[in-house]
Amino acid sequence: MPEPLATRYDPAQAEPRVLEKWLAATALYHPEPEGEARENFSIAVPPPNVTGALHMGHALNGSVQDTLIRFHRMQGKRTKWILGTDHAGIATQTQVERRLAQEGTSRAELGRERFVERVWEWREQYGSTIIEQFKRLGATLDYAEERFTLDPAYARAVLKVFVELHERGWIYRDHYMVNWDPGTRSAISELEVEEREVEDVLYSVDYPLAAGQGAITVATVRPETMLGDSAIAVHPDDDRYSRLVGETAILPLVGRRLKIIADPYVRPEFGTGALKITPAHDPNDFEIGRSHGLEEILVIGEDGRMTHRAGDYEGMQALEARAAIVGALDEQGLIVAREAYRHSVPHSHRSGERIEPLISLQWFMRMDELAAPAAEAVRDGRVRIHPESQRRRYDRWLAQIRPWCISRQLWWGHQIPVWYRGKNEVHVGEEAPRGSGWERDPDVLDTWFSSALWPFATLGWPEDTPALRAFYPTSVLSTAGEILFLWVARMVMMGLHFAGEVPFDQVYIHSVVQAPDGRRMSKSLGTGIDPLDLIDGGDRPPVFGGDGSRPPGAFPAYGADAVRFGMLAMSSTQDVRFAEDKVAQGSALANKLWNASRYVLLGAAGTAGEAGGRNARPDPTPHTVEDRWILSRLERAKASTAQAIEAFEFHRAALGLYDFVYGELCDWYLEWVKGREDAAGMLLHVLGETLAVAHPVIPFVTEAIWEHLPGAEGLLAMSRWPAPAPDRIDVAAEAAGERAIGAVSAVRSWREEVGAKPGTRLPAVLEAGGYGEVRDAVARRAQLEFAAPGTAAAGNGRMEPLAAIAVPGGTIHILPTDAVDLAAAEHRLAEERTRVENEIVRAEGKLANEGFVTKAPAPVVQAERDKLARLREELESL
RNA sequence: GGGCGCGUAGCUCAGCGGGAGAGCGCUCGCCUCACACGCGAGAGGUCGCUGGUUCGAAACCAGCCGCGCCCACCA
Repeated sequence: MPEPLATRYDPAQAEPRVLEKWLAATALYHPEPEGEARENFSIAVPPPNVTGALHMGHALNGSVQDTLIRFHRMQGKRTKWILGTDHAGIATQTQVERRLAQEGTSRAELGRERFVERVWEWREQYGSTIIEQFKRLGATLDYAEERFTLDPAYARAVLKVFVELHERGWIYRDHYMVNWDPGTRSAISELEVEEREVEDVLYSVDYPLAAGQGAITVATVRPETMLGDSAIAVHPDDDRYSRLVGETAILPLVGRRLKIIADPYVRPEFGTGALKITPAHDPNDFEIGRSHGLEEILVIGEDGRMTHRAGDYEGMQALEARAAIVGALDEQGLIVAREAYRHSVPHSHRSGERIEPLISLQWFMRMDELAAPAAEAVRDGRVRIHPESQRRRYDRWLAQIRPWCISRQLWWGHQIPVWYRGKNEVHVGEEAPRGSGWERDPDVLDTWFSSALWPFATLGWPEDTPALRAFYPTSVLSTAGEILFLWVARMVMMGLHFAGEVPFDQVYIHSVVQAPDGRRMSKSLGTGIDPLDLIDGGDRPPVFGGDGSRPPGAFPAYGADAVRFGMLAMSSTQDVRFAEDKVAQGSALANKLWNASRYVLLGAAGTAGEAGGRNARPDPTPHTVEDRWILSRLERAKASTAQAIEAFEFHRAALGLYDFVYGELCDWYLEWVKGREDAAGMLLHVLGETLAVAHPVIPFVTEAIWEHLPGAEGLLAMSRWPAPAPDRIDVAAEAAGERAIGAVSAVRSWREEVGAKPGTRLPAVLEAGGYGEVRDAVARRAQLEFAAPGTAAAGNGRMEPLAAIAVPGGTIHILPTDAVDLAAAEHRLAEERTRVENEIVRAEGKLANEGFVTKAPAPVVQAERDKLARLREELESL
């Protein structure tokens, strides 16, 4: 350890230095592509958006993945964490367009080619930010190989997949109802749509009947779409209207004749029970229209303005048209009712604008054939999804899958590999067609189309590369639940179909981290927390915590270990609130470990010749029962940590480490060992293994300590996880340790109440079984001076003890001394008696219960009997 | 409208059939030779409500009340 020794661990100082060492060791994170995928361990990182910045979700997921990667690396596996970024079509294009607007220009002005160049420049400038931030977290991604979803090799894979699916007839072009996002001026998939509650007006409008008097009244919240009406529908069983089915109504303002048809979709009880049918602008009407062969009249265009089919209203924004139409209808007295109507309406997840459903010529992909094997792969366990609840979501979605609209009216992305010449010639291929006059389809593919190939396209597919053989299928995919369908399910489909195997053996869906008050973390709400502010210190969000109890100002520089620990400790099988406490707990753990190590390395190991020589983790040679106790406890900590990580129970891994380091290693073992001459080897062993076990969770501090272990070579990150040593489990030693801890705690509690000064040693007699080897340990930690047994035996009389303290297995008698407040001691003793008496009553009651004795399992009954016997003895000695 | 889940100490959460736990906060005492971002000792809980199952329920079942999330094309 460097001199002078810092008594406080300072992550801000240590972490950058340790990181540099890791990054310099290419072999740490960049494996040679050797061996078989199933003997190696690999994770493909969910590719962040090129221009994105690290947020809380990344911090959690990065911690999870790096913990898995480090753990398996230390298990001796060849380990690869595939790194890369996503071009993120709409998101990136929108950002750059905003920038262009600031510069007073636009993408239209630049033209496609210049615009795409600008995006590439943008990416050069901002693309690596998030990768640097991942490094700061300590994430050992394969920085030597960075992929991008628009790399030439990746693009080839995308085009190949498109062409092949097209050949199969699964990709096709069609006029079909799409979710049109007027904000981004593009079709989007249903997964990019979110429902929002909206206050609308429900208008009831009279459509006059063509024959004779009267009208049929329909209800609508979007009067402007009436210009595209091509029928009116009623329920077939609706007696009110049965005589009108087959008749004709006249569309107001337009004069078009609308047939009145019967369709079971219509709900008679809603509104007037008559529904206007606008096949081009409503998904339901579209279905009805197709089944009745109705005309599809597009009155709202992709620019959000009324088309020439809207007659007088052509060129108006849809909402302007609505106002105009309502006005016109009012003039004719055709609006017979209007009522406030609250309902949920689809909005674009991207632009936030209200979706305009319309019929459009787009590319689609049918999913049925791919969905079935993807469902099967999960059903038969080739892909295991954690937690279980997410698996049910996956199943349900695949069971009702629909065609996927894969074309986007954007410029940034994989341009669709289809060329047209004249009216009738179409060429679909990875290469442009020969000859002149061909024009390429201007649309690009949905970003998720290319993301779906991520686990194998990053490894060189379609070539049969060594990397593909070594790391595909990947071992684990860890991601957010919101992209289970958008991304995960589609990777399974594409992986099975094109790479011939599932893309990953296990899927872990991590929690969503909410703001401390339970709201979404978001910039606009002021509830977002930047993980880097937690690591290096920085601004707390203006809105932090709902109860106002959190301090304002800035976060201290907790360090990456603390943030990792905190994220893991918070993680759960469901969404969680951000709790700064957990991060602080992580930093406390790092500091604790640092200081425990200082003690071991400066004190014990420095002086004793026994210390491990060239081996940083010497085999332990236990001398005492405490030694055997800590070895046993360490063994259990090792096993439960490994188990927790493998079971994706990260909170157990993190908090379990904390409990071991605090509650066993530091609070008890280090204290017991103080003053011993022969413990250096033990201490080094225990420290060495503890560092290794904790390393996947808190890699920085453990690596920083490792640097100072005598005999430590290379990086802890590249060393082996300590092999399981089940023979070190020692139940007897554990029982002895537990007794000792119980006794010391009982005495301390008693001392506190009778006002015995902490520094004073009290004369005492230990009358309890099973303390043979831990007698001295108890005396030391409880500040007692044990006299020979029998000194205060009951009835002995010569030295009447002034107090008796119940401890596991017996009693400790305190001999007369003036260091104790006698009255307090008397009081305490009385309290103690009452407590024991009450417990005896409870136990007796239970054992007197016929039902309990006959029906409860024998061991439980026996345990109760033993307990009663113990309590009676205890009362006796008090 | 369907599905999933949650309501345990002031706060954030663990426990998920044998007499309630952690971290933080709070109170008291300690500069004990690794750590005062520390150590020790405490206070604090009809485990949402009501019924049921059971010898025994915070845990299992049902209903109710409150709160989330996901899915869903009803004008």
